[in-house]
Amino acid sequence: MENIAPALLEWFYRNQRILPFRTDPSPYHVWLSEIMLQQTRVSAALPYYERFLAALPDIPALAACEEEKLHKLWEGLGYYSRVRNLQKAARIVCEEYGGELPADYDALRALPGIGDYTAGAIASISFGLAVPAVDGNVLRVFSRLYNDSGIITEPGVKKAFTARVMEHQPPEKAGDYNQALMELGALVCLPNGAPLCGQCPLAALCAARAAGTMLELPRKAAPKARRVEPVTVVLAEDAEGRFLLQQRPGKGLLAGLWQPLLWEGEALSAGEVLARLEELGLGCAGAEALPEAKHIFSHIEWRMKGYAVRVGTVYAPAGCVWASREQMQDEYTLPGAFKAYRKRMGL
DNA sequence: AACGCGGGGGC
DNA sequence: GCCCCAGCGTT
Repeated sequence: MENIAPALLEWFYRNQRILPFRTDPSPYHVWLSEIMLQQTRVSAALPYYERFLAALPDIPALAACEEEKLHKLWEGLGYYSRVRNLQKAARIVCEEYGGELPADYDALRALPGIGDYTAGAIASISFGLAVPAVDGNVLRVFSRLYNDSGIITEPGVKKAFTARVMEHQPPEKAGDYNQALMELGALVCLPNGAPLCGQCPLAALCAARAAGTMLELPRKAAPKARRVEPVTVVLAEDAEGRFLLQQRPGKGLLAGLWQPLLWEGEALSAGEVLARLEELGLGCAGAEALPEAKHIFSHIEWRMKGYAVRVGTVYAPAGCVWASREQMQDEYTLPGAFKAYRKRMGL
């Protein structure tokens, strides 16, 4: 196939979005943006990006940040292990590389949270190295460009696509080329059967366009069914208007974040809730039923029954704290799953 | 190779 | 309300 880079780059220079991490593509900026943009749309990540950099302007500041503050900066973005790995890597960078990211693909790839894609993005965009950066956008573009029905989630297929990506990469413009492919996927070669082929600089070269198969590509493995889990949420308020929060375990779903009293896997009645509270030393007269709520994770669907109870002035049970509204705003990170109950807690 | 890990936008 | 968007670490 004819080399796509000339037409692609010309289109990119005319049509690329103005984004903060492009305006100042320092290694730290590109790194942070790439981690935030994993599984997250640009429009959703942008406000987080600005706030994060304002709080932690460089890698040493990130390395030194307290964990609770770090979670708070990520609150609502999801996949919280991303930010914990970001800090782990920042600490390694401070200890081993003097606080600056190494200009080396393999060294980047070895850092926590940096895989093939992110290592390639930093290496090519910030350091100008001629390496690939193949994300979902690029796989979609190439599946159509070559009319290739390989399952893009399979490692072998991804490897073969990466080889094709590199056949077209101009070594002296590696970063622009990689970004241009992703930008084309984000703006023109759209998923959901909605590609804007009329605006595509590669339309004349596109094999799927010629064959009329654009809407069937890319092909992916069938998604696994999501399991439904009943959950009981209890908003326990004390005499001072504080709410009882418990910290989640350090591993697994929403690790280390804070939540109202929660029973996962159980849909408890009001009477059962009162009995559970009694066992925790939180005696109260009655439980007010709140509207049911649903939260969908990629792999689990929570069906939440909510209750509100008032208890007197008592000590918080082990692993729990009484949190004021201000503390819930500034200190404790509550995951988005409890959005439906935030208002009831004064948030 | 399969699974765990959040949340938001389009329709 | 339902469908779709997907890198990285662990096992």
